Amino acid sequence: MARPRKFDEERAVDAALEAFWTAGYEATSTQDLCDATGLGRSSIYNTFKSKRDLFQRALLLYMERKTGELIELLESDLPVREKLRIALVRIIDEESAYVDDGRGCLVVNTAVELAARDREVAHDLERDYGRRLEALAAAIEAGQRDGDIDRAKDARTLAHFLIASVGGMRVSARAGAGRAALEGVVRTTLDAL
Amino acid sequence: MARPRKFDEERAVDAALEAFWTAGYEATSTQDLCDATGLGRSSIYNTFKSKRDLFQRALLLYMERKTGELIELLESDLPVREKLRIALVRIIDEESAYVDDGRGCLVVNTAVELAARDREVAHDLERDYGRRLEALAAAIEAGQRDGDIDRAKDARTLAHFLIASVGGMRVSARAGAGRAALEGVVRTTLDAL
DNA sequence: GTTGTTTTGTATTGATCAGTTCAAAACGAG
DNA sequence: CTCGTTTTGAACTGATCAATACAAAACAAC
Repeated sequence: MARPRKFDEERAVDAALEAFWTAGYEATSTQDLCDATGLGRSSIYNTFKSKRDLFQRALLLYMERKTGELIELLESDLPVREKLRIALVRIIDEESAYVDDGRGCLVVNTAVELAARDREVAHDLERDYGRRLEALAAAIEAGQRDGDIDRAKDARTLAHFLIASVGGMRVSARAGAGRAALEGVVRTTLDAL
Repeated sequence: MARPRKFDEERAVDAALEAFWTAGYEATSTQDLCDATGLGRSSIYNTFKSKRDLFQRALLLYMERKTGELIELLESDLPVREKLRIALVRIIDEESAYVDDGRGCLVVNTAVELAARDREVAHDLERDYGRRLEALAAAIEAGQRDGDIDRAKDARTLAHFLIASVGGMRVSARAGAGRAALEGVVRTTLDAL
């Protein structure tokens, strides 16, 4: 019928994700996207409507992966507190690498950089927040049934608390908190459950 | 000797602060800064070396004010838990207004947007983090002496935890958490002390 | 009022931005 | 091999970016 596309669309989104993740939305130019994906401008604009649309695709891919990893961990058969400890320590490891690769977490970056001026992106972030909330609340409720977590506490409230704890550790890591400080935050957070 | 300056330097920094606070560093153009301050480009570049330098001045002014407010609260003679509750509820009020004015917290915004690519700014953020840490730790230690806070817990660790809690609430507010959810986070955070 | 210095407004710099145009190249179908 | 369609590369659009150049204006000192 016609000339076939020479590249894989998801691989392009993945490469764009790397670029946006490293530099943020505004600071990533369309030229950067061409370099990162190896595509020409025409191919990018022919496949994705705009830089914003490509970003949105990249963000959705990122959230699908990261939240998927979290859900996988939470659905494993470890003791609840162990699951949560692992999830929190992962944050420390990721943010410690931040000093080197400067990437941090795309969801946090986007919440701060874009959520206020892009309603669609804000809505995507809310959906992801909801997914993480449900997964955490379910794990906590299971922990309450097992007697590992105080049944008097509201599971969803604790889930909100854990999400905030993660976001807070990520911000603190970039504002001056070292590894030891973050490990203390993890211990205090787990003690609060 | 020479032509006197027609504007007040700190008022200009204050106006620039409003602009940076609202739109972020990258998204604020030098024209925006002219509009916000009421100054011409020459005056701005004659007074401040560059957009980046003006931003740094604005950030320092912001941190001086906000951290000053926090220290003032923490040095008041309210019971410790009441001080901390007030500090945390303030965050909810500020971030609830975020939906309207889109400003959030300049320190969090800057930690996420700039800290990775500007060492000097990162250093300024670390200094401010340290000031808040010391003020919180001192208040917690006083609370421990009063018997309001468990003496077995390390005051500095709790201070790191509180700073993370604040940052986390700010990120959560922009990623989908509503007022009720944030109030739950505040309760859980205070219960952890 | 003249002089010396600084501020200020305007015009402009070259770079870079996101996005478009368009023709040539590439390929499947017939 | 030809036709029809799509992809692709390169040149280009107008807008905007941070920053500078420069001369006129403003004011204090004398």
